[in-house]
Amino acid sequence: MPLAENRKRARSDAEKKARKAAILAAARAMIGKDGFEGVTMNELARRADLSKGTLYLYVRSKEELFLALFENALEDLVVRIESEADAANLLEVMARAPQEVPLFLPLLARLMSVIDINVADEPLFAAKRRMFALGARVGEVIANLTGAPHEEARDAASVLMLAMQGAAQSDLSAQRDPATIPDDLKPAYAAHAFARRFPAAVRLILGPLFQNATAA
Amino acid sequence: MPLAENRKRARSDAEKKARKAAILAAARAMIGKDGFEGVTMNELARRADLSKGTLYLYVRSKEELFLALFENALEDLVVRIESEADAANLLEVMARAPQEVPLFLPLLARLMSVIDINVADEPLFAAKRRMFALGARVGEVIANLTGAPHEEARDAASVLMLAMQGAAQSDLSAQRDPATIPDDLKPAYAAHAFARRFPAAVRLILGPLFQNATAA
DNA sequence: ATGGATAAATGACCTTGGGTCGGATATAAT
DNA sequence: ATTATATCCGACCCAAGGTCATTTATCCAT
Repeated sequence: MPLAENRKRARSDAEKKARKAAILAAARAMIGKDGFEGVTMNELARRADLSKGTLYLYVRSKEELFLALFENALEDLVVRIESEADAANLLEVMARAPQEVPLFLPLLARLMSVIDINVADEPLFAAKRRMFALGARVGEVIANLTGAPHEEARDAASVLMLAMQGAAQSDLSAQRDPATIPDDLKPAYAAHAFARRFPAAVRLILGPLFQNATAA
Repeated sequence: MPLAENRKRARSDAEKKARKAAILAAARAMIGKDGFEGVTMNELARRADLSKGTLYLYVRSKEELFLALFENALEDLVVRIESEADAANLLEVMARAPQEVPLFLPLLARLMSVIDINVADEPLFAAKRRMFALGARVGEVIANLTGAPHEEARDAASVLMLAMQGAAQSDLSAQRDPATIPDDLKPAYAAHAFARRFPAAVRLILGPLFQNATAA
């Protein structure tokens, strides 16, 4: 429901924002229903009730669309971590939250290898600035809750991000329909799931920060 | 130089293997010259001196081609680690070797999100088996050189692989021409280089294994 | 040497899908 | 009402991955 009853065009900024939001919502719905590979700009325009030409008035490219979805998801994740984590449950929250924000992991896994080449410079740089800021906020949380020195906490946060990116990619293959996997590979595929691999990374990377805090 | 002087067709298995090797070599050359995005199957056929139809007799899809390149690179990496690493330089070798095997990092960064959807089942499963085996060999090296308990070493190796995948992705954006990066983002881009991020991960993840070995 | 039989090689062709553009028209301004 | 503006539309363009009927190099039996 992007526009009011009798209106056929978005002229005010508010209406335009609503259109863009409707497009993002339609994209999310398509991804949920047909998976990422099922998302085409033709079909997305149809689902969002606009023509392809109009779609491209609101989104400069397919990757820019996905980037917008990812930014939203990342923001959700950071807010969630900030609000849920405390000194007692930090490891558990860090391991769980990424899976619980819809689309965060599949977007993280797919996006980084394409945005730099398919997104125009200015929107890309703007997005990077926002994303770096969000990353820094996670670093803050880790530093505050572990009590570790800031530099050490920042290093650990950086390494944790690497592991998260890797785990997100790893998770992609684990999503395959088990019925199509040969028996001997089933355990290996299952072991690639984010939920199976990432918690160990969190423990290994963040665990030592707690001890070092008391030592220092 | 895939075939002998007066021969125009590959009939023996040896000749076919030579053709395939020539195709892979041409692909590597193209990647080196024009980057990954510059590789098209049309151009690759031209460079390898065959028609497109013939190219597809030797390679089932573009992704299968890249997968073959990646397997070669991964094998190189593992052999390199096995032969160079000792108890004294393990961390340094693990941090350095991935960058020194040509194409390993950019392939690792790009491949995982597409092979599961664009490679036929049988070649994919065969490749996964070989890749899992190679991964296990790295785990062995880590276990042997650190003296850590096997389970602990395997967990650490697994987490290190995640970080490596993440760092490979991270490195992609760092490859951007610095001249096109706004000043305020230059430090952030530079900090995403593999060489800047991965060594810390190696230290954090593998370092503790040495201490635990004496403790246990 | 000769004549099929086999299968490697070819390139025109197909399909898909991201992205564009000039004309049509809803909305706002006067 | 008239005009100006900018949204909207969808037919169109093009790149690129992948296919297939046909051609022909090579092999082998005679």
